[in-house]
Amino acid sequence: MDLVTLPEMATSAEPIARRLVDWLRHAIVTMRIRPGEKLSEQDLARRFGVSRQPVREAFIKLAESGLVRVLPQRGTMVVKISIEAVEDARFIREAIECAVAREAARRGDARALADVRACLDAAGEAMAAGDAERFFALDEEFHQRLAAAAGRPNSWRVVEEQKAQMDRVRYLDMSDSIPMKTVMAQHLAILAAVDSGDDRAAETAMRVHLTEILVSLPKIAARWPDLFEAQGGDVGDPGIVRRAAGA
Amino acid sequence: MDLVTLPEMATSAEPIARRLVDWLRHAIVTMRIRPGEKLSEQDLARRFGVSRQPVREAFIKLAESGLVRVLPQRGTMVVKISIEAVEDARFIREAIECAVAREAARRGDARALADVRACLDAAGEAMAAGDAERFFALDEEFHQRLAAAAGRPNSWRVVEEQKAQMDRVRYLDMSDSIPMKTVMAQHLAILAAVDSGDDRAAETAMRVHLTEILVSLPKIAARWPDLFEAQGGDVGDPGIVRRAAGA
DNA sequence: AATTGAAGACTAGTATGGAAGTTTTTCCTT
DNA sequence: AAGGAAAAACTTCCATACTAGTCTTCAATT
Repeated sequence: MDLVTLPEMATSAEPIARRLVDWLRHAIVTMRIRPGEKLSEQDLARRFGVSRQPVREAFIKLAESGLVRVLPQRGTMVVKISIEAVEDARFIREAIECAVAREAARRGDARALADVRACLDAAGEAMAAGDAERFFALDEEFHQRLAAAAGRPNSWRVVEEQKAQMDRVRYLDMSDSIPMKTVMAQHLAILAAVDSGDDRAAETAMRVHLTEILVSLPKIAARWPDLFEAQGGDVGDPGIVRRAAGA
Repeated sequence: MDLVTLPEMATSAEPIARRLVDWLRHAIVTMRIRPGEKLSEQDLARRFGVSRQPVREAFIKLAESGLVRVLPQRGTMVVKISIEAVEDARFIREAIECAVAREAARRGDARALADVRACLDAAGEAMAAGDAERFFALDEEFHQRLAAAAGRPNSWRVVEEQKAQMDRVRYLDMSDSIPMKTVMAQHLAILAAVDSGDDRAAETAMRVHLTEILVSLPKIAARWPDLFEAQGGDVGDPGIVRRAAGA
């Protein structure tokens, strides 16, 4: 983090800790705070003009999501992107969302599917306007609404958490090429299969869509090596090496 | 909670908050603290001889897991068992674990599968000895080791969290009938399919296993209605009804 | 008797101070 | 100049005090 940054939390009645979580999560996912960067309760508390306690609680929540790592008495840092973690998140997401696609094809009612379609229409406009940020937000909404159409709105909460790991990679990819057209086509294919009630086709279309990241992941990791966890020698927790001294 | 209860946290070097989470989670899942019961930061802090802060942080983590609900300025309570929440958790768990079973069948190496089998052997002994608690612990370990054999050890973390919702139901079921034999047979079927490398059969066996709870769920909900969330009229958050007063 | 309202007892949220521990720096010794 | 020990500057963790909001209770009023 560079300068004094104040989030747009003016008249909100939400607890401070909650707002901090939202702000920090967004900053991390959009790479405004870089992977590996060190955070500090005191520092952030000063920055936002609050006490250390809400900042601490925000750290705890972000640690649960796997976005930061809190090392007692040592410090808190944004975890670097881990290829293994991204692949694991992708695996979990694929498992859940393929099941969602199946369910949506089986019992998605017309009303809910209309919501999904409306989402894709808006995404098409965003793509035409070149508004990548809005397109990405609508991408997320597409998946969320599809889960709702499948009668499993809560499953999105789990997917969302896994998605955070993948989003940073995606954000790096965005600056490189612009695969909006590809994403759009895949979304349309998923919806078409769901609309026709073909559950197997819907699952397959979703699987194809969620496999996409695997082709770009190694390229991106090679391009920004300092943002990624060192591969191969996964030393585990590099800070829990206890010294022999003590007794 | 009834009396003054001190957990077995004597010489541990773990942070207090973490130990509190483990103790509270176990107490909730085993129904020692009943669904709907009210918790209090101050009360628990006094009980354990610690300050409110670690208790508060434990509440935050449990709220993330969906085991308690924190209502600002109103209180914290153990969430009642929700049929919908259990079904959602089951859906997510099925999606992930079926994918795990497939992967395990495809690329599970002999070493990892031997671990799984050893787990089932131990479970067989526990069943013969009538040690239900140990059997349940080994049940959990079976699934965990299968995830490891599939090369997706981290996916177990997600399943574990969903499982918490289901475990309370299972705990009620245990006191009723003893379905250990059924569980054992299903576990053996899963392992057999995985061992033979038949990914589709492994997935199917896992799906059957994880569908089991659906037959007992309505019966259990009817038997202990006060432990379950009121069905049908899901009033949303019964405590966020804002009064009109204010301006 | 029923209703209303104010006071008191709760609740969680936040701020602040200090304790335990780690890492870095600095200065002394060799 | 190089190595090592002490000290200073961090870090998160925990305890305590206080604030703000909610709920209950009980008394006064209608």
